[in-house]
Amino acid sequence: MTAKAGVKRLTKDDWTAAAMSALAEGGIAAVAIEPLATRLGTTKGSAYWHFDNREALVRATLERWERLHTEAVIETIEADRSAPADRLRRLFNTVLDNKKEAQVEMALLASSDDPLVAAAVRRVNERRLSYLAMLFSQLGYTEAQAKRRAVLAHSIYLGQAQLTRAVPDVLPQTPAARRAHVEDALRTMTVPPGAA
Amino acid sequence: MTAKAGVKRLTKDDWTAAAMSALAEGGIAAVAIEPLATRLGTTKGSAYWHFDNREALVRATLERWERLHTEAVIETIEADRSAPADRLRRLFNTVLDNKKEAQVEMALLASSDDPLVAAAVRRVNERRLSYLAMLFSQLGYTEAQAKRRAVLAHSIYLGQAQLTRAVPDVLPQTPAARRAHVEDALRTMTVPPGAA
DNA sequence: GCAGTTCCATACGGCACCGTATGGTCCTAC
DNA sequence: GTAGGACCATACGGTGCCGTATGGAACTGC
Repeated sequence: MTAKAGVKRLTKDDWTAAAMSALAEGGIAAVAIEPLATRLGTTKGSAYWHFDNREALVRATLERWERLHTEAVIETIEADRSAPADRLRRLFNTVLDNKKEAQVEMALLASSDDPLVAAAVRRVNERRLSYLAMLFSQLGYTEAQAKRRAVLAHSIYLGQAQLTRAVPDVLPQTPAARRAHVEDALRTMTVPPGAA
Repeated sequence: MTAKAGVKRLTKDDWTAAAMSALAEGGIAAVAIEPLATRLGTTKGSAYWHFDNREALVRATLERWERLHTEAVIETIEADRSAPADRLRRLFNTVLDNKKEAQVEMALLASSDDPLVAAAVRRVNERRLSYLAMLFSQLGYTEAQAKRRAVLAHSIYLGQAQLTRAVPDVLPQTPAARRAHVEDALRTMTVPPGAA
C-alpha cells in the first residue's frame, strides 16, 4: 500500500492501473488476472494476494475510474468559481477530446451487461447529469429545460466518445478545428428552447 | 437456406438471428457457438455445418446488422420523398427510441477492439454521417456546417443509445414526453450556426 | 425403396482463464 | 541474527469455449 518504486513488490494501485489500461484496450473481458500478471511481469500469486478474486479486482478498478473520471473533473471545474457559461465551456473543452478517457468510457458502457459495471456506470451518469443540469439551471433554464439540456449535452459527449473510438477521422483533427467544433456545439446547446 | 418452420433443421439465418440477440445482451463475447447451440436447442454440429468457424458466424451476424440497421432505415426514410426537415424529423423519431437496436449498437461499439467489429462499425458510421450531412445540406447549411451538424446529430443518437442502456430512467418515459424531447433536440439541432 | 446428399449428435483434444494450495523469499522489528 | 508477517512463484484441478472427426438421421430424386 505504501511501496512506490523498485522493480518488484507491487501494490493494489499497480494492479488497478494496469487493469484500467487493459480495460481501455480490450474491454472488461481483458481485465483477466493471468494476462495482467504477465503484463506486470509477475504472477497470479501477487493478484490473489491483493484481491480475493477477479471480481474484487474489477470492483476496485471501477472505483478508481469513478474517482478519476467524474469526481476529479467536477472538482477541477468547480475549483475556480467563474460564470456558469465559462464553466460549461471549460467542461466541454476538457471533456470532448480526451481520447484515453473515451476508450475506458466505451469499454465500460459496452460491458454493462456485467452488473458491477452497470452499477458504476449508472452512478457516474447520474452524477454527471445532475451536475450538468445544475449548470444549465444556473444559466437561466427552467428545471425541465435544464434536465433536457443536460441529457442532450451528455449524449453529445458520449456519442463523441464513441466516434472518437470508431471513426476518429470524421472528428476535427487540428486544435483550431476542434475548438471551432466545440464552440459550435456549445452555441447550439445554449440556444434557448423555443427558437426555431 | 430454404427450410422454414418445423421444429428442427435450422438455417444460417436462424443462427445469425440468435447471434444478434446474444450480441445485444452479452456483447460480442456472447456470440459463442456452444451457448448459442444450447439456446437454439441444437448442438455445435449444426453451427459448424453452416459456418466454417466462429469468425464466419460473427461476420455473417455483422452483415445482417448492417443491412437491417442502416440501409433498411435509410431506404424507409427516403421512400416517401417529403421535405428534408420532415425526413429529419421522421429519422429522429424512428431512431431515437429503438431500445433493442440500441442494445446491439452499444454492444458493437464496445467491442470495437475486434477488427471485424471495428470495420463494420466504421462503415455504418460513415454511411450514416454522410446521409445526415446530405439532409442538413439540403436544409441550407454549407458543406462544413452540414458536416458538423451531422456529427452532432449522430453523437446525440449514439449518446442516447448509451443512456437508454445505462440509465433508462433519465430519459423521457411517456410517448408525449418522448415526443417533446425529440422536438427539443430537433429544434436545437436545426438552429442556424451563428445564433447565440 | 435405395443411394446420395443435407443436416445434426456425440465424443475427443486443446487452450485460456479461474481459483486453491503450498512453499519460498524478502523486509522489518527487536 | 532470528521470528513473523508481507509478498510472490509454482503447480494443480476445474470450467467453458473452440475446432475436428465421425457416425448417424432425415430428406430427395429416381
